[in-house]
Amino acid sequence: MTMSTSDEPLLRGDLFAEACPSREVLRHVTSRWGVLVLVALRRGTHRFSDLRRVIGGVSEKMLAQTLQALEADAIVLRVAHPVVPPHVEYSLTPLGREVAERVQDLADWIEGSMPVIEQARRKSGAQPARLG
Amino acid sequence: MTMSTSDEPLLRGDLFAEACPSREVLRHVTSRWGVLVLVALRRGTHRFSDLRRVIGGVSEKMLAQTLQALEADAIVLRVAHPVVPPHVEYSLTPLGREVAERVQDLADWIEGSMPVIEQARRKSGAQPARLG
DNA sequence: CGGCATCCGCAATGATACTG
DNA sequence: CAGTATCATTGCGGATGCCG
Repeated sequence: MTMSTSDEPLLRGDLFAEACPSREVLRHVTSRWGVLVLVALRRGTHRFSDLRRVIGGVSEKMLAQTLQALEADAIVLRVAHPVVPPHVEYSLTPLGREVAERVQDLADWIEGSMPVIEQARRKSGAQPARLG
Repeated sequence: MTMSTSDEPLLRGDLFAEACPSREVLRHVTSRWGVLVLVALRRGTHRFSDLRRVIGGVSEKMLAQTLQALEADAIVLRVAHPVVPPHVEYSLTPLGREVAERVQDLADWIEGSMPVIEQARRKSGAQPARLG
């Protein structure tokens, strides 16, 4: 314990900076629907409606917003076929595949640790706790 | 592309389930302050006020909430010394060290990829995009 | 010092309706 | 089908004040 003895601003990178661009991207990929979109797209290309069905519970608006954010981050690739009715396909970019892997890694680890976590909760009588 | 041909509920685990407990934990560790707490605590034990100073910009309330959530998840260990004035120390549990590592891995990857991401944005003329 | 209770503004999210 | 626009609601997150 007892970290550095100076009063430096602390921590590599500037993850701690309020308006840090990487924080933005982190928020996008770990957002409520961002995680699910990434995991879903790891399985391959999906159309808009496919994603809605697969994810379940996401509103049109939020899915569109999430996809746009990830597209702007060069994580999701959007390909619109100029036909009628519209046909749009979403997939992961090479960059996207890398993040998605890490996000799923985290998600998988948590899922795998849930038994331990829930056991710890029972032992301490702790509630699932607030915080969103 | 063209994923599975059946209409299975989709995806290993049930990350996609609405009331999935692992989603809860995922939200905790990737929350605005959760990420920062984990990264900070990787450096060692901190007192409440230390964390506030190190993280910067976090309110008392949110830091307390975040710590409680992570404590309930058995990710953060809280040790209160019965002295006056109060002296409370926060650290990562073994479980916590594992998640923290993965979270930081993700954060580091994003930071490292920011040049590519920002370049992609300029090429496509995309804005940093909304979504929080 | 390390909290908890309360109040409140605003952004995020959701439901619905409409368009190309 | 794939969105956009609008409105209603929720709940995060900050500020303040009090307590052990």
